[in-house]
Amino acid sequence: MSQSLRKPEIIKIARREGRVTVDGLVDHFGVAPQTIRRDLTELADSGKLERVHGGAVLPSTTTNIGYSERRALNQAAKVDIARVCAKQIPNDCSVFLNIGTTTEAVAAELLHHQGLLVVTNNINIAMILSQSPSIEVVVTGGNLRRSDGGLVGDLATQTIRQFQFDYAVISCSALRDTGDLMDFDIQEVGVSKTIIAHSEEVFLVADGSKFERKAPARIASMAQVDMFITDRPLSPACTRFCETAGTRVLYA
Amino acid sequence: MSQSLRKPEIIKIARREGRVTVDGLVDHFGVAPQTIRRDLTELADSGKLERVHGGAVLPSTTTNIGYSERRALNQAAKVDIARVCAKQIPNDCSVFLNIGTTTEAVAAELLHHQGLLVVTNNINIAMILSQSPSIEVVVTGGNLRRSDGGLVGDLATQTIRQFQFDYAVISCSALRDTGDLMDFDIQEVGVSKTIIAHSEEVFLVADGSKFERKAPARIASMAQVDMFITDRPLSPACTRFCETAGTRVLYA
DNA sequence: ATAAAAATGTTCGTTTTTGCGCGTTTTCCG
DNA sequence: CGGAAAACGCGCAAAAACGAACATTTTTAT
Repeated sequence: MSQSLRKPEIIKIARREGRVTVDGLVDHFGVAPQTIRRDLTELADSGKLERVHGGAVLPSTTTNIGYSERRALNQAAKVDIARVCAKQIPNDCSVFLNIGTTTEAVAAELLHHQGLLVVTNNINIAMILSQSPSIEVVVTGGNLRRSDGGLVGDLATQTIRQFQFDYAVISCSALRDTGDLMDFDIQEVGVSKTIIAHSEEVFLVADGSKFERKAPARIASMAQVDMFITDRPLSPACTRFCETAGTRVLYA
Repeated sequence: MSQSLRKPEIIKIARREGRVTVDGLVDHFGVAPQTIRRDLTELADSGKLERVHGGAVLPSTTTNIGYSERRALNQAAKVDIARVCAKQIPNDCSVFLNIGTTTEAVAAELLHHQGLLVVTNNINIAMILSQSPSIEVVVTGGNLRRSDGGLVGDLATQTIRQFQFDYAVISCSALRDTGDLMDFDIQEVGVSKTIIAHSEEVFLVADGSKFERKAPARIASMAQVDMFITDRPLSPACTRFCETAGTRVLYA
C-alpha cells in the first residue's frame, strides 16, 4: 500500500478527537479535499479508520458512547494542558499516569519521548503508548471499570506500592477552592493516594471546568501536588493556597 | 557535517516529531535533497525508519500490522474452536484467559455469558470483554508486550497467585507429539505455569498448525490439561498420550 | 604529498502523488 | 416526498518526488 506523511498524523488526530472531518483535515494540511478523501479511503481499506460521510471515525465500536462523548468534551483545552505537561517530563525517567481523559492526552504527547518507563492503571493509556517502541509500558492489575478503562481496587494499589516514580501525572473529578482534590469513586481515591505516596514529583492536570464540579471523596490536598497544570486562571483563594503550599501553577 | 553525524540526528528528529520531510532536512542540514534521500533510504533499509513519499516516518505501525495479519491467520478455525470452548464454560464462575489469538476468540464467544469473573493478562481481551455489562473483568499487572498486547513478567504471576480459578483457557506457541506445550517467550512460560497451578480445570485451545511449529520453552505437559480443543485430528502418538493422561480431546 | 575511497552534488528520465472537472450518490431540510 | 447542497469517486494532466548515473568534493591511508 502506498504511504503518505499525512496518514500517521490523521490516525493520531482520530485517536485524539475520536473522529476526523475532510474539511478539518483540508485546513490542517493545506491540501485539496480529494487528496484527503483518498487518504481516508485507503486508511479505511486497511482497517485503521471507518469511513463516514464528511470524514472518518475510529473503528472501535468497543468504546462506549458516554466515554467518547466525555472525551470529546473540552478536548482542545486538554490537549494544550497535556502538551505543557509533557514538556515538563524529561527523557529516561519513570512516570505514572492515572485514570482520566486529560492524562490520556498526556500519554499521546509523551509518545515521542525516549527511554521512559510508564506505569499506568488506565488501559486506554496502555493502548496509546504501545505504539511507541521506545517506551516501556507497565500496566497495574485491577478491576476493569467499564466506564473509562480504569483499573482500580486493591490489585492496583498493590502494584503501585512496588514502585517509586520520578513523576506522577494525576487527574481528579473535581477541585475545590480550598485546594482539595476530589473524586467520584472511593476505589480510585485509594489508588491516587498510593500514587502520591510513591512519587518524587506529582503533577496535577485538570481543566478549569473541574472547579465547577462536585465530587464526594477527597483524594488529597493541593499541598501534596508539586505542579498544577490547567487552562484558566485560578480563583484568588486558590491562587493564595497554592502560593502558601508551594505548588507551582502552569497555564496552557 | 559528515554523514556519520547526520543519521543519528535524523532519527532524533524523527523520534521527536514523529516524521521527517526531505525538504525539512535539506533546510536543517544545508545539503542536497539527493543526499537526504540516500540517508533516508539507508535508514529505512536498516529498519530505523519507514520511507514514505516526501520523507519518512517512525516504523511504529509495523508491529501492529504483524499482529493484525497474524490475527487473521486461520481465523475461521480459531472461531470454531472458541465456540466449542465457550460451550464448556458455565455461567457464574471464574475464568482465566491468557495470551493468544485463539483465547481472544474465546473471549468474544463468552460475551453472552452471565455472572462471569474473567481474569486476563491480555489487554485485547480486556477491551473485548469490557463490552459486556454482565462480566466482571480483572486485568493482571505486568509489562506490556507490544507484539500482542500481553502482560508478562513477575507482576502478572504475582496477581495470578492471588486467585483460584474454576477454569483456565490457555494457549501456546507450539505443540509437540510428545504432549508438551511449548512457547517462544520464557516470561510467558512463567505466567502459564502459574495459571495451571491455580486452576481447577485447564482448557487448552490450539489449532492444528501448532503441531507444525517449533518453540524453545516448555510450559507444561498435556497431562496437566483437562480438555484440549482443536480443529484437526491428532497424530496417533499424541492421541495415545492424551488417553493415558486422561485428557479429553474435543474437535471443533 | 598524493592517490584511492567515500561522500556529496548535479542532471535527467521515470514514477508517484496531487489537483481539477464532472457526473453520481448521499444527506439535509422544507 | 422531493429538490438543493454537500460529499463522493473517477479519469486525466500537471507537479512533485524519486532513483540512477556521473561529475565533483572531501576524507583517509600510505
